[in-house]
Amino acid sequence: MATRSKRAQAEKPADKPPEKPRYHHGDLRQALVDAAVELITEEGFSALTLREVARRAGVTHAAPYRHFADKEALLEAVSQQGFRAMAHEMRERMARVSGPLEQLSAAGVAYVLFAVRHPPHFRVMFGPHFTRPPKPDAAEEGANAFTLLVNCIEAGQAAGLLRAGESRRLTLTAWSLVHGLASLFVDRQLEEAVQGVEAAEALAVVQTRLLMEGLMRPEPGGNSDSR
Amino acid sequence: MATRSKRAQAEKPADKPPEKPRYHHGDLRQALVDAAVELITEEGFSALTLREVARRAGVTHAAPYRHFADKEALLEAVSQQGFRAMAHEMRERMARVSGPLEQLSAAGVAYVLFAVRHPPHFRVMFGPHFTRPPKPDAAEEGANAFTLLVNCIEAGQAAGLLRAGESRRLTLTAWSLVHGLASLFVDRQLEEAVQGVEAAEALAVVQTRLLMEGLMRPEPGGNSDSR
DNA sequence: CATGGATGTTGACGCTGGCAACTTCGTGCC
DNA sequence: GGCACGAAGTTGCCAGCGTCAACATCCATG
Repeated sequence: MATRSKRAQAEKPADKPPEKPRYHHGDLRQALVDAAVELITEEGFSALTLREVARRAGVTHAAPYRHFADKEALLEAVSQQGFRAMAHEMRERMARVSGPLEQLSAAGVAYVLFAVRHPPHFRVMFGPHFTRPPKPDAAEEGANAFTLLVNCIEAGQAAGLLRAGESRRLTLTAWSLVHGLASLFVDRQLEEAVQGVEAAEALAVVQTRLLMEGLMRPEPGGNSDSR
Repeated sequence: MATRSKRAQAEKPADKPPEKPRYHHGDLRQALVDAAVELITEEGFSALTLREVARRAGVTHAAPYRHFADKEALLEAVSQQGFRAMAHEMRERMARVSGPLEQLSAAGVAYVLFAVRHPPHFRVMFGPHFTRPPKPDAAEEGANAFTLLVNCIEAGQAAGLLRAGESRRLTLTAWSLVHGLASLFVDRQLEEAVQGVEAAEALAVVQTRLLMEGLMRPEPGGNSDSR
């Protein structure tokens, strides 16, 4: 995972005081993003300080401004990487199963699991930390995960497995369910009931299955009005 | 000799009857909470400053410390009032209908509507702004809304309208759905599709109805495992 | 090997959260 | 009625933060 080395190989023998005063950092931009995520994980959002981030990256307090216009721009980078990683994990898990319903379920579970495993990313992605509107490329990343869900739903409808009707309505149901579950995990509302990633995964599986049954082709018993 | 003068007429139309004869300011504590909510609404979280809050309340920068130990304590008050108001609105809307399913739906719609109408409260209640664990009385307020949902679900099960089984599982489904929908609204993920409180309400109604159908007793056929 | 642009540093400014010492004022007690 | 006590609000201070401007250093390119 080492990026360009050049400076990374500094010490081989193990006796000297650790670090050479390297002037140019190999990949400071990414180091700052990582340090920010780490800092949020360890100390919470209120401790997220551009100066502390710089400190952890081993540079002085103004160095980040060579890579980010301001503190918010750093968070934008965190958010964008988060959206990309989430879409990646969803696609990865979807690729392990086949059939629209299985894939929809896999996407939902991956969505929840991403939040459980990367709470800082999830919070930055959806939290109240931005004052500027999202940049267009970031918005595109964000729409990516949503599109995955829409595609699953529409495939399910085309296969006659899911209720017909406006696909966006069903998609919103599915999205709300997984987003709500993810948010509740991240916001520590379920801590007493569920602990650990495995328990969270099991819960996500159960819930998405329940969702699937709810979204499936309605039973042949005349019931409610619609709309 | 006007007893309480000098300050009362200067600032705001404090037309309330003397609730509690506060010493200097009429009720600075509540004024600070209101100013904080107002400030978050207008300028966002990053602009939430104890000093600006004090400024808006017409006092100096250290006055808030007579009522709140620190900035986080002010947010705790916002959160607690939010939980209380949300539970109140849920009960109010539930009281207008009868029957477990109707009440469950009403509770869910009220949950979403509270978030749509009071985004700052919702964000403080569930957001990443606290470093300390919630105080016990605040946690109790939080558990209140949850209990409302549980009661509806269990009543619905008792009446044979909802699937049997662990009520907590169904409750989590319902909670996730409404919490997710509320979060998506508050986090501006649905802005392009839905605008205005009425549209949000209509969407919440449709979604909770869909939820209801999903949670209702399925056709009698062998299915799921248990935990 | 000179040079220019990118990268990192130093120093400064105004603002913030929080503390301590001081002042003002209402209330309970005599 | 008057007085002392303590709560509510003020003033002043400090370290730390975000941000900018000026300066220093390094690397690639010619």
